[in-house]
Amino acid sequence: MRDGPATCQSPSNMSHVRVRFAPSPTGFFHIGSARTALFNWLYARHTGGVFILRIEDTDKERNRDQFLNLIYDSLTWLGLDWDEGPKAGGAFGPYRQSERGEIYRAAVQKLVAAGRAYEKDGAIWFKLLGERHEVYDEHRKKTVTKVGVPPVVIQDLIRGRVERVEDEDFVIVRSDGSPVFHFVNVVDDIAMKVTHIIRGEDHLSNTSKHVLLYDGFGVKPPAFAHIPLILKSPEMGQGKMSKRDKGALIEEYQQRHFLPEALVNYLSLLGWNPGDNREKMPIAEIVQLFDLPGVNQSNAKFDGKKLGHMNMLYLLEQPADRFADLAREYFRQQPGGFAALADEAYFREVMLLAQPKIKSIDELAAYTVYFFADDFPIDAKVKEKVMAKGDPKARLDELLAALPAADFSSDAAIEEALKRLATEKGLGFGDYQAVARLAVTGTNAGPSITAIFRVLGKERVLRRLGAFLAGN
RNA sequence: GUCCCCAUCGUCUAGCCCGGUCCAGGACACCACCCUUUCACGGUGAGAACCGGGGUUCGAAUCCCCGUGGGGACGCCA
Repeated sequence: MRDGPATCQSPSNMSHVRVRFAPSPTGFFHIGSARTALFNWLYARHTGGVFILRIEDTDKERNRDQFLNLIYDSLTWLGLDWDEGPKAGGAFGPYRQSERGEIYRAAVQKLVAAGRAYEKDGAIWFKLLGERHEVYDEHRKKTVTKVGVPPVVIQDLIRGRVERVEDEDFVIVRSDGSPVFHFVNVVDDIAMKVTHIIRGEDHLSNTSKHVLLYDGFGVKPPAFAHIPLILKSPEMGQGKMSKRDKGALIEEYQQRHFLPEALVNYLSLLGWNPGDNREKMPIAEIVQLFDLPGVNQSNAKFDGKKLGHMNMLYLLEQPADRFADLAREYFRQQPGGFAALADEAYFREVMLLAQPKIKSIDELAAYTVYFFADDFPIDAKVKEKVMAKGDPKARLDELLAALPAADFSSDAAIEEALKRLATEKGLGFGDYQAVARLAVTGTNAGPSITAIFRVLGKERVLRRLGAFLAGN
């Protein structure tokens, strides 16, 4: 205490963890990429380290600006802010590999000078050290040169010790002069002082090449943490989830107006858990508890239903103002959605009724049609069922006779009026509720009938009851 | 085909490292009931798993081996 606040943040306390997320803009941004980005971000935030975004755009053929923007948009939407990278700057830039040509050329020269790289067929190859012999590869249907080398040992933070034999020279610069992934990846991780490489398990087999390259540069490799993959759900089929699978794209959830915090929470639980039974957790708490040794080793299947449930949990607890904001944005993009937004006060009333009932924002239009249009659809099945029970037309008549004198100023007043009517006729509330709901909303699902009456207003309710009776 | 990783309810997982407290806990989904003015929410309950075989041990979901299954990698893609 007597040291004062100035010494609280001593340099020895400061983390020097540097992690990076290194996507390539060659396709849509999907769940798997998002989860890898998330785990890197979580680790950076947990340790007080630095989260770097690096764009691996060395594949000129397949790069698209559209995909690049999608990376920025998706990360931003998810709340995964990067400390260094495009748009953020940093001391180790540029952060797009397409702009780092000089750095790679120098790195190649270094390896060539050290006798660890050579040219063949116009490409530059990384040279393994050891005895060479030719062998025919059945799988690849060609003769390859094997090098007698000891296995590469990888110390993985999640998987422990992994051994793998890497026994062939491999290309680091293509014959067109462009450097390949393995090479630029390692060069950049060295240049950007990356301390922990957190990536999908599909890269585990590549890691032996990477370790060899670090060795070639005379640099000690960083810590590796290969996280489990996200597989297709049983309905989607077999194998790891790909961008082509339904529900695999971050963009989809953004368009469906899912809450990003719900998606992030769900994703954090794929391969990690807080150690107790909690699932819905604020991001700050996840940051606090997340650590690499806590990550699972086995792949997880994506479950859209559970994501939906998480989304509902978050939706339920949103303040009315934020819910209205989200809903407004949604209706603006909805065909004909302007009708819902015509009267702000009325819109807010309807949203108050809808919020506790829906599971996701994109159900809103269908759930609230009858509040905003008189030509709402009538559910044929529900109609058949309701009209077959008791004497619904008589109930409608009675409603039409009793309601004009009723007080519509509050749910309680409407409830009282309806109950009085029911008692008078020796019937139950339910005898009126079902048919009234059908006539006024066209369905059997929704908020309480009293709330619907109140928000719709007496005039509109009477008009719909009358019209329904006349038409049936 | 070769190499690497993995293996608890249909799914996500706790437990496994440091064997007994586990006839295996939670969540999603499913079913039943309750709440109720419909539909949701919520509540209660049911069904549902230690992949198989060997070992080690007094004792194994937990440790070891083999098999099987799942996943991944074997590109001048990333």
